[in-house]
Amino acid sequence: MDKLSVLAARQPAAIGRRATLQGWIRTRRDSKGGFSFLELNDGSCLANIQVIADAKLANYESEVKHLSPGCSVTVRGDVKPSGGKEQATEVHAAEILVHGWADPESYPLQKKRHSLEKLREWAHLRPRTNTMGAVMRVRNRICRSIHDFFQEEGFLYVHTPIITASDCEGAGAMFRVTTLDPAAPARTPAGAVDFAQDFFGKPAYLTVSGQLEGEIYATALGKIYTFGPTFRAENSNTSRHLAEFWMVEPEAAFFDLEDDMALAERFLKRIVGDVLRDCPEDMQFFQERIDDTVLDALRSVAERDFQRLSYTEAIDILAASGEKFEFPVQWGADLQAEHERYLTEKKFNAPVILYDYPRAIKAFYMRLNDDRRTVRAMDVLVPRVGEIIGGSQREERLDILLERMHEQGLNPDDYWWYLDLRRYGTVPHAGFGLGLERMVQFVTGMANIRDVIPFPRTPGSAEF
RNA sequence: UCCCCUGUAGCUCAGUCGGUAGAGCAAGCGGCUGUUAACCGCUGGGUCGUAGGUUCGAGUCCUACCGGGGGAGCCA
Repeated sequence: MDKLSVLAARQPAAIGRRATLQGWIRTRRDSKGGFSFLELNDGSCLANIQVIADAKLANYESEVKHLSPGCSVTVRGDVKPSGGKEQATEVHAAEILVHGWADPESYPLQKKRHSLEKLREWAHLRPRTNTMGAVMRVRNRICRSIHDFFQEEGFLYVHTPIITASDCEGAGAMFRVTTLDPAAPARTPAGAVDFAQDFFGKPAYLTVSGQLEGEIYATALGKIYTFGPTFRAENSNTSRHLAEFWMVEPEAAFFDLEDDMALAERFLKRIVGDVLRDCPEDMQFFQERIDDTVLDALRSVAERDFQRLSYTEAIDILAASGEKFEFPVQWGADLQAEHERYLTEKKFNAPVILYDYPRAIKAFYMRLNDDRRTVRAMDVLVPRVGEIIGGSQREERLDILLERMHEQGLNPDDYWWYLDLRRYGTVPHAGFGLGLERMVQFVTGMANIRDVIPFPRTPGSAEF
């Protein structure tokens, strides 16, 4: 007998088939006529399949009547047209095998809405909810689009290291990786911790970005992308930050900033288009239950050109806006969240790409413009989430790169291999980083980043 | 890390001026000719986050700590 997913069994084409379905009970309703309706879910789609469990089943009184949310079952039966309005098909069970019970007195997920905050405390059970199921299916679709997009664009998937021995990536606080005994680490004669005796013979950390290593491969193989876990030890407590998250970082030789911005726009449009086409049921759920603006926001991303503005133009618009901002609008200062929000949510109500930022507020590797005041950086900002992509054209000129490193107090010796890329066959190149979870947030409308990753890691929280 | 809010039944919450704990949902039992957040009735369910303090008396007031949330900064 064929195994059918709930997704397949719900299609009218499945009518007439005798099949096996396996999954978890969501609810049981007992009918007046002496039989029961079971809602079975197996994660293949948001919806459940309705199972008709007749009283004639051998275990009807002993087991079926006691099924409750969370119980796992195998159902063998016939797919038939449903008499009810809510679904096209239903399964008339010939046999129901109970694999595991879920004591309703103690099982937390009863047939009732739970807050997302409470569900975080049950991260081992929350994938069984409609919301987390939908989030994970959309997250999966996004990940697939990421690979599809870059592969079709001719980018090579490169695995940059998770452990890095250079503390010079410059993108924020890092988690140390060590095998030294924290209670009694090896010491130098002077009393300092002796990392020469540590596993790697020097201090090591979890990566905060694969960019610098990505540049190594881009300047040999042309177009590459990385996609993997990334770690930031910042004490950030917001709905948009995680200590462990997934980042996509394309890097392309012979790309300038224009190419980079165009790539970012095509990339986001592709993801959004794929989700709208392939996840209509889940997206309808988000629209109805999570955020009733999310479908409009996605369609506008898919259909409309992104607004491109230089940093200087953005400052002018903000200064002329008449808005009362908590932080002053001033050329040379970084834009505050409230400024970005004004641009994306009020002024344009669409994604905005800002570029050519002041050199003093951006990283050393971003290419200096001829005005010598700005660098070829770009951020893609979207409504509600804010910065979703940060990127730049990289500085390929050795002398200027050295100048920028000195200006920011960095020791060129620590970057000898990065500088070699400019010493030997240097090329213009550019790239960006996309935070996967922020993209999932934007696409689903979920307000908190902790609800779009299976097991969120945040300061003080690494349960599960 | 800073500011603000919050912690009462399995879940969501109410609890007045400080006076001895309440509802809805869920659960258990019973009823109901195909139900769809099923419906109706009954029943059980509490160390009020933790530790101190004020008071004759604290869920309620004060202090500290812990957890959760929102905002800010950092960034993806």
